[in-house]
Amino acid sequence: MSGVEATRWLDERQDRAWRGYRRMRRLLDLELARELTQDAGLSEPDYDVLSDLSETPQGRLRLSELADRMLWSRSRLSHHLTRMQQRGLVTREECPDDARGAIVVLTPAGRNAIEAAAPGHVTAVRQHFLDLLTPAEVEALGAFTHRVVDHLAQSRAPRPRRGLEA
Amino acid sequence: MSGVEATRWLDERQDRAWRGYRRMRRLLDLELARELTQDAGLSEPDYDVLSDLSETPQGRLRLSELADRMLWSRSRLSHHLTRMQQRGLVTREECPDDARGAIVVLTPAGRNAIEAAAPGHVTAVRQHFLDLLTPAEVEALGAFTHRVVDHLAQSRAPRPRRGLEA
DNA sequence: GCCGATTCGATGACATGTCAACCAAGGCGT
DNA sequence: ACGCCTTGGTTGACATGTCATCGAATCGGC
Repeated sequence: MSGVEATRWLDERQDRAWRGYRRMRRLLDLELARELTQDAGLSEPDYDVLSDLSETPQGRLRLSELADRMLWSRSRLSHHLTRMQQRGLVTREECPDDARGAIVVLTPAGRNAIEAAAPGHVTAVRQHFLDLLTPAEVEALGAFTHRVVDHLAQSRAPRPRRGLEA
Repeated sequence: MSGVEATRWLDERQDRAWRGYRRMRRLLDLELARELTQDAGLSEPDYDVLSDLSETPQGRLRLSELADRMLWSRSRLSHHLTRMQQRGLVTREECPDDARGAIVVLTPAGRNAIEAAAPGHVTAVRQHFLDLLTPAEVEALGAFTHRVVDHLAQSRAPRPRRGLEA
């Protein structure tokens, strides 16, 4: 690591892309969250939890498995589940295989909530985002986001030792 | 949600793009935040505040002006500035034109912090994101993000004041 | 089997963000 | 000048996320 090399700043095109990305991120988040809470009484994290759960055949997942899929810390998930449990959206069950484990289970109310919320949410995602892109842009978005994800996963995952949680 | 129309779900390409977008978002955030705090002792919000301030000629901005640029609520900015002020990164001054107003001023320490942090941060943004995209993809990203931002800004801005719209 | 190291999940303390209420000051019609 | 409404910013209560730590259970080498 020689420390003196001149920083390569962003050129005009990159700067435009980076600023646009962050601004879109923020505005899109605000709008999607606003519509979700208003129409369905769910926050985005709520929606994501329910969505991931409902995609499994039984509506049940090991807590750690769910945390990994969502890229959440176990701690965050545990706290959030406690709140969702108090609202009756999910419950916890003991894990038969592993007495340490816990299983998150979608309640009927939780299933109702996600099924009621999903159509509006998908519509909003289209309306405010995907439908504004050309098919080629959607294709490109899918391509480069996955490329970036793979790259980031590689610099994180191959360390069985420490450094998964930062 | 109007009547009974069938929801248009995402097709395979859109689903891939949407999932990729959200996953990239999350991983990129984690990594950039991790490097920022480790190398420069700043959070992303810290960096953004300092960055916006340092882009003004005097390193000073009206609080409401800064909040608008960052798409933050005044409340959030006020809280965050209080914390940054305690760390000596910014100060507040009274506004001469408008006795209600407050001006945020970058301190020398704050200027130091952003100048020390910027090269590493920009390098990280390149390394984990922009440099993984082709020039055409960067161009497309700039294009569609700004399109989406404009669209969202339009559905937000028309805040009916006094309900007297023509 | 035993013991140390690791994993799972929960928890408490703390940092951060949101929301509504508030005060002080400006804008404006009369 | 007088109200009345709006605006700028702060504040406190509360929701959410992070971090360090803990106890219990599992794993693995011996």
